[in-house]
Amino acid sequence: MIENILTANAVKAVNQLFNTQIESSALAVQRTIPAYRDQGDFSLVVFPLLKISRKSPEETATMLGNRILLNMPDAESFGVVKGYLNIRIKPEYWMQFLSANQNKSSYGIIETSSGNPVVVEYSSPNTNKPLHLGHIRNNLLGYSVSKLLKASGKNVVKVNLVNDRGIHICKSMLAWKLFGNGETPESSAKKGDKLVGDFYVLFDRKYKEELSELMSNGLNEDEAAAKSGLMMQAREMLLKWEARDEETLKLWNTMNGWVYKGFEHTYKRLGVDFDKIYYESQTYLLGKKIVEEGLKDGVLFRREDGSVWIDLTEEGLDEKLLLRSDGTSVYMTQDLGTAQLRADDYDPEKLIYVVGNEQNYHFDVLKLILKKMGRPWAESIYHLSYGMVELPEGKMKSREGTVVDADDLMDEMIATARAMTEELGKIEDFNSSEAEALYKMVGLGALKYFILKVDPRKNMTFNPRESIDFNGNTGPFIQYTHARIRSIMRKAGEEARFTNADSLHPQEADLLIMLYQFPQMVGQAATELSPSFIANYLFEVARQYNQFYHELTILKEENPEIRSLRLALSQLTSIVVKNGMDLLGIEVPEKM
RNA sequence: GGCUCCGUAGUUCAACGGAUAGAACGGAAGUUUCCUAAACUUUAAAUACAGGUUCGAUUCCUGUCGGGGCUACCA
Repeated sequence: MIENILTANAVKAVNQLFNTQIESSALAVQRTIPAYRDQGDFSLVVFPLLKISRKSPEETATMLGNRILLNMPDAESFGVVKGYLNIRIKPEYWMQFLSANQNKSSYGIIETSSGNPVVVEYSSPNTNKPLHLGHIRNNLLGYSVSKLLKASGKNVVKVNLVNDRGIHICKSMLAWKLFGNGETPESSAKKGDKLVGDFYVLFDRKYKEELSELMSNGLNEDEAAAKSGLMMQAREMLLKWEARDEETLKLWNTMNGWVYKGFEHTYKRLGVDFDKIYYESQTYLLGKKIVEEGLKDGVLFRREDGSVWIDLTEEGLDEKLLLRSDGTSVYMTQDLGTAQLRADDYDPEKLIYVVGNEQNYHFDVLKLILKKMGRPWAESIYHLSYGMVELPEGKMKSREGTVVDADDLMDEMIATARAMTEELGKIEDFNSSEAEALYKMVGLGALKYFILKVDPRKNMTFNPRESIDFNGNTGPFIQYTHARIRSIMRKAGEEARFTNADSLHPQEADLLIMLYQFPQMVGQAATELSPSFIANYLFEVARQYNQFYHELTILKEENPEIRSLRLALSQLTSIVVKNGMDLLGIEVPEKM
């Protein structure tokens, strides 16, 4: 990599000139900002070196530049502005890179997949309601991060922990029993997860009715909640479930089965998948062993009422409950157990949890407990915490019915893509299945790109209309760029066969250097666990390409050398766009 | 209240402590209707506030203001 070579040479030059020993980390080579591109391709800030050189910034930079030119064959020239040393790399270097990679379809992707795995947990749905917009961000992030890690050479295991037990699913089951008429997904023509979700909502409604009736008889809210027959029945059902009551288990299996079928459909459409699915019903008891162990070691303590706690006040956190006084486990207990299970199953290099930022505290505590319990792998736990997704109309509230259902949203995006395309009459030569595939590609591409281009940690606003624009920083714009390049290549009727050219136009050099940096971008995005790097990078590439190139400038170019350079640049751009979008889980069309 | 994250053009997003804070959409003005869903040119427009550290701060620290989240014997 040229940046590394440059850094190494700069370090060497500093050490020779000023007779010291600095580390390469003391120097940072960065891409020269556009305003000074006429001076060079990469820049070095020399301000930090002034203490060593005891000379003016300009003088220091000039001395360094001269020395680097002497030592580094690929360096062509340099310019100095204030404390900045701008170094020009020989165009031959870039052209050689282009001719070597112009047809490499796997450019930027490593996929060695060796070593201890990185386990990425994402999605983790409850089985009492369908997936919504927030889950979409979770799934897209988890999937894309997994792809990024894989593309940077990691061995990745994607896991999903389904929360399939607990009081919430009992509520759906109870409502189905009490208020339903034996509906099934088939009889009601509803997706299974929707049907179960509807009964969950129905339970909540009936429960509220019951509460207000009790309260109108003079009880306060807490008393009413304690007297609620519905809630009592739901708890009973949970106890029956834990006692393996046959009838309860049967209904539970049936209704969860409906939900899984519904989820499968949503996942498939969204384009995400998993290597392993854990079910909480099979893991929820695991944490208790760890708690016993902790009690023995004295890390945990037991209160008079029998409940078990950990004291984290020294670490600046609270006391945290790990077992209820009746001996049943809580969320944290279960997570301790599943974390141990992951560690045992995979001996992972890193354990990544893709979970919303409302659980930051939970994961701080989880990590801390495991550390205190002497689990060396606790350090490898990483909570990839993402912000909420809001809509232009405001926040989603399940109580107010403003939750955006994942399936509905995908439908809407695809329908919009269809409407826009049909209105413009762009694809008359497509048969109907090709057209359908394109609508889906564009509609979902818009959705995915819009969500992934934002730094995961930040809250964001999803605007469906803006996302599907064919201009601007959008998925369709990048897809469109890819389709255009492919079209140009088809019309050219030849493979890219660039060997050499006399010169490189500055804008072509900019694009070429950008393409050169793609593998580094993948590495950085994988390290930072942030697909947004790739998304914003791809937009820059597409924008740069579109600004300079169009069909005329390529196909009507008469100088064969320049034509072949432009074809090769187009080809490599399309490869970068395709591979980059693939890392985001977005398909790109050959034509559109 | 305590803990925590966040605050950048009208809007949606960028910016390893580095040069004149970038784009996109929208706005204004203009040229054009030939590149796949119009393009191109010009233009106005932002770091919430006050300190501090630094050669240099949107970035790090402190405080103020504003917003989100957590603060359950729910998951």
